[in-house]
Amino acid sequence: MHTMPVIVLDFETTGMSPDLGDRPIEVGAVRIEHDLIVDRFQELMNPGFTISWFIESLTGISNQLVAEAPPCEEVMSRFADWIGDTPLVAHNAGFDRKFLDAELALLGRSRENPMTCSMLASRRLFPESPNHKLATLVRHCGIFTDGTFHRALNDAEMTGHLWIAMVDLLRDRYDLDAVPFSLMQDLSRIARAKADRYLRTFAQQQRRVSRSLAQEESWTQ
DNA sequence: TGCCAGGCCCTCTTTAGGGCCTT
Repeated sequence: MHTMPVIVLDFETTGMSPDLGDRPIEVGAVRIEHDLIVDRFQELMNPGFTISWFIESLTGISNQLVAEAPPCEEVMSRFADWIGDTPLVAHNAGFDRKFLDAELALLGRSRENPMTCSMLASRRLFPESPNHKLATLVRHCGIFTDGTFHRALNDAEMTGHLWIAMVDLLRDRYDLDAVPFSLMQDLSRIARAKADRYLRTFAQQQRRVSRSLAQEESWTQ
């Protein structure tokens, strides 16, 4: 079985939008290969201004901590090198994508990586979950947690396990050989009501392709 | 001074509104 590597990332930030001047204060990420977390990235960074009391208490990241950290540019440059062109995942990816792209733009770089959203996928795959907040899904899926939320590496790690659980579920439910990243992207985009039919059609096509490959192989032997 | 996100997605929809998610 061959599964494309993905990087699951999470930012803690000074607020909701880089358009309002907000910047990241921590990035955490895990690299997943073959359903396993094989590498991790975590760094605090200094946004260059005072962070609010609300963010300090939400994340536990204090002004003193970020004052001792390297500036955003330095950390984001290392992070951009680390992710390379690996496909990216985040929970409510629109949020993290805005910050990633804004910081890359400040470095004169741009994102080539495809990126998709674990929250949108989870709405299709776990419609029975009470809601689709990360903490609720972690409980819903029985994912191990030490109870720490709103720290970048913890959240990335839990989102990583959620991603693995969703890929597993798709493989089991639809009897798939492999779950390509593009399938997860499609799943996040199509209407929830059409998801099941789409996945069944995909699985049929995948079986047809693997049958004809097996047939070709038997002819060439 | 006061205000400021934004994309998804459902529905009592599409000439719109409001809840969900992320910090």
